[in-house]
Amino acid sequence: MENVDSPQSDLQRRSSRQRDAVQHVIEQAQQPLLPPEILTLAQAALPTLGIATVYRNLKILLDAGEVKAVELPGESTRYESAHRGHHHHFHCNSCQQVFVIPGCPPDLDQFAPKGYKVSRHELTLYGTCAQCMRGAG
Amino acid sequence: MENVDSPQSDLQRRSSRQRDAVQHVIEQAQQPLLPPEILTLAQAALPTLGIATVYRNLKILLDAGEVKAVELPGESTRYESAHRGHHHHFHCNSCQQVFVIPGCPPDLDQFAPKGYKVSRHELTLYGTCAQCMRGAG
DNA sequence: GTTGTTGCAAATCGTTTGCAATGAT
DNA sequence: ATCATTGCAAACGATTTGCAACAAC
Repeated sequence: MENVDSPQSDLQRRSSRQRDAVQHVIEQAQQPLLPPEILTLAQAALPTLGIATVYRNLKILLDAGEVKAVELPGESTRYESAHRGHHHHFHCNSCQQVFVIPGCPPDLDQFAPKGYKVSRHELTLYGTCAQCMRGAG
Repeated sequence: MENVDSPQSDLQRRSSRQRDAVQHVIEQAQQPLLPPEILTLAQAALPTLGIATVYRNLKILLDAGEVKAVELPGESTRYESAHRGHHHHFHCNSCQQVFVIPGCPPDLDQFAPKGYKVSRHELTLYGTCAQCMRGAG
């Protein structure tokens, strides 16, 4: 059960073009990205970049609090910048795109049962985006 | 891209001990269950039951609206009864258990941007459950 | 020079599928 | 008798890992 390869907190970090490229791609993106999308985008700068390195650095950046994981039912994990302020997501059932909803409904955390301590929450809305509503999707 | 094995709507359904067992286990459970958990529990009644059959019947039951999928970040999909009324989930970071939170905060759907039509939403709270807060976890 | 990092390929995990046998209608 | 369903094993897609070469310090 030892995780030999994953980042260990007592490990010294060194800078690398690959990690910088992954982070840069995520910072630039307007929506959460899938690992293969990150790979493709980052390969523009580093053609030899491999998918394993993308995953390794995603884990490191996640660990470092630089990126956040976005999970949507039935889909693989996407990644987004952690420096965008608190927000939630809207998943369009028609075009499958994921949109950012800025802000947050109030009092979500008070909704937990008594005695439960809430440290974070996640809210996802599903439906049809404005563009698809107009018939474009 | 044809999905030969998955349930097709124009297929006649027959009853089976296996499907009944899977559904029964889910109805009895107090929390959403993982497929291997469902397998183990159902094997009490049907020792030869295989994991593939569990997945097949989960898909059928999902399709029939009998069960619902519950997705939690970083974990594989759990399944719960669809006959429990609308609710949300609390994931304990300490004991890793998933708890049901009855009810729903108001106005979540109004939170979507103008022009977006919301058909459903999902809210998950993360933190420490009451039991783990008391030091049991 | 030490040791974190990479790229590749092989391994792993959860899930799905092909197929011949079985069971419900 | 039909044809949906099963169990098994093989296949699959996403993610992780071992390892030798490489690069940052």
